[in-house]
Amino acid sequence: MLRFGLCCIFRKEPIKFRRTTAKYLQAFHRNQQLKYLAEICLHNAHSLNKALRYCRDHDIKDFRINSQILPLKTHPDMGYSMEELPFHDQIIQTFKDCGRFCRKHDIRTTFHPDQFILLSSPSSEVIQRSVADLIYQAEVAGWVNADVINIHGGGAYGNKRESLRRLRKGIEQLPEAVRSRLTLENDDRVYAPKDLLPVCRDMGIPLVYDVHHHRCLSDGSSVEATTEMVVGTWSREPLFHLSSPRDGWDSGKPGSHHDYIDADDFPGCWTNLDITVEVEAKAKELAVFKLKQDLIDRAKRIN
DNA sequence: AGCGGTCAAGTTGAT
DNA sequence: ATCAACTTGACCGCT
Repeated sequence: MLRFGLCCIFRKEPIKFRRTTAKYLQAFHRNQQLKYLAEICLHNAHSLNKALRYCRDHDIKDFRINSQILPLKTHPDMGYSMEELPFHDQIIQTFKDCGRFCRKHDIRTTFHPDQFILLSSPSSEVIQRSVADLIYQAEVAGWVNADVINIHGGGAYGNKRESLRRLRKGIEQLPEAVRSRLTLENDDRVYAPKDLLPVCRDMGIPLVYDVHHHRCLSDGSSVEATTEMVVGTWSREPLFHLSSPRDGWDSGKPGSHHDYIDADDFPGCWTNLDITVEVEAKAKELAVFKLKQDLIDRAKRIN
């Protein structure tokens, strides 16, 4: 069975996650900063709860959690530990409620730290900050029962092989809470599936296959062959990403995401797999509904 | 109420 | 050498 996933936010449904900036917080005293941050964290925990209920009610069985759900958690100036936050017990309990809810209703949750989280950087400071952020996300992942923390390979820094070697070293130093959830994803600029598969195989790290990225940055392998190789890196349900280009394949930047998914972009070889497909489309939950319906319609036409 | 400027982080590649 | 793009909304603050 295919499990479709929604990424982080909603287009129509009024469920919002709050954020703040370090610049805004600068003006406050530390205890005021912590109070403001705690309010946002609790709000976001409640929003996650609502988001998961929405998913259950609408048969969406996977939800990607925004990595800023605890905003500025590891920021050099504004960062904080949970113990520092007022009513942190309540915040953590609310996240744990989310975890119980997901277990009960078989909803998968994932994290996707953003582009600044890099384990292949030549800068040890960058790696250190990245590891700290991964540890924070693993902490939340533990509460909510998320089984994936998915990152990209990062930059090439002029030498891909050397960078991949640093990536391996970076992975080796991760604590178990991160490593047991860590996945690598092929990107659309530097690292194609073929670059990452050896790392994944050697280190027991699953590969998240983004077929749109693969179409942007080919490595000579077909979608079918790559799908098969990628499935082999998973000892649990594989996770794939899908999106459609906003301005078609021939525009200057095919990497931009469309509001919806063109059902023709859904690989036929995925149809009968037991996989999670996270839908990366700007119309969010509406795009998930439309894709499911379009695939049903397509199947009817073929039969 | 509406709107414009702004936002932690790193790297690449266009100019 | 510089700076936008990546992706992208949500927030503050001003009108």
